Amino acid sequence: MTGKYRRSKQREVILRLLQSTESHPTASWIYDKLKSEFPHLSLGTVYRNLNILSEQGLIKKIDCGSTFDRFEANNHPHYHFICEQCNSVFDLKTPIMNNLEDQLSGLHNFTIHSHMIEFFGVCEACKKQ
Amino acid sequence: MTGKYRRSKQREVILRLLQSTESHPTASWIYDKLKSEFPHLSLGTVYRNLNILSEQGLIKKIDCGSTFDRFEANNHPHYHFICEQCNSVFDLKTPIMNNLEDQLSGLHNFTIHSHMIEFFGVCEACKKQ
DNA sequence: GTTCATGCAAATCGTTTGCACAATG
DNA sequence: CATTGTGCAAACGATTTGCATGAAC
Repeated sequence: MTGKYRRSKQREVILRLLQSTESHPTASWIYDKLKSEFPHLSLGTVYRNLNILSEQGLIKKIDCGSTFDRFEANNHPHYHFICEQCNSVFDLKTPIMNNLEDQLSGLHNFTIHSHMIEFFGVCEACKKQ
Repeated sequence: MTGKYRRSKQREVILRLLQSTESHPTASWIYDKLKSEFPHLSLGTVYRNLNILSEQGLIKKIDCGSTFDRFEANNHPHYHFICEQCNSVFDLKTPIMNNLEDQLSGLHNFTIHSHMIEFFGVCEACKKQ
């Protein structure tokens, strides 16, 4: 695909799975989902491929305060909302605020490459309980 | 201090150490720093106390994309800048934007409690190399 | 004197890695 | 056929935990 790597059935399926979901899966969720299709799949392979896909820029690792990583294939820049009760992660539609970075550049002597915003609270489903 | 917990020399010293630094220490950095004063200190004790202090709201656990947690005793709400080269964490002076949360409430059906912003780039010291 | 905190070591959990074999180009 | 990806199991690093002893109240 991007050269350097050979194609592998497993990597393709992992990517397709990530592209087909709005949830922000963990490695072991992916592993469980693919167990039926690849009975001999190993978690190591899932992690290896998630890292390769990340490196290729096809997916992103999102680090949401938990002990484990989550992954997404949504390439549009966006912010996240994390439900404090069910720990679900949602993509937000709020526009990206690039002006934040310019604003900061004036205040400090940093070179800023990117920024990340995460909102925390209770999601709609959890509120209804 | 807040009741429920007894006072312990170790916990007090860990808190004072965190309050006296602008760096955002890891558990093992704290452990190393206190080794001379408490030759028998154990990492388990450091972790236990960091969790208690966190629960008491005296310090905050900050999860900066690394594999390990960092801690800070800075109680003023603030955002972070993380240097991609040396991994240092800096507290920012930019004002907190509470309007972001109101703005979002209009767009989604979430109840928002808080938000976090992290900026990534290169710090002043690393630029000079 | 009862209860909580400590030190120590073992356990846990998510992730990575070494190796022999299978799949890719 | 040369090389990369796989499955498996062992290794890893950060954090947590069980237990017997020591400190706090």
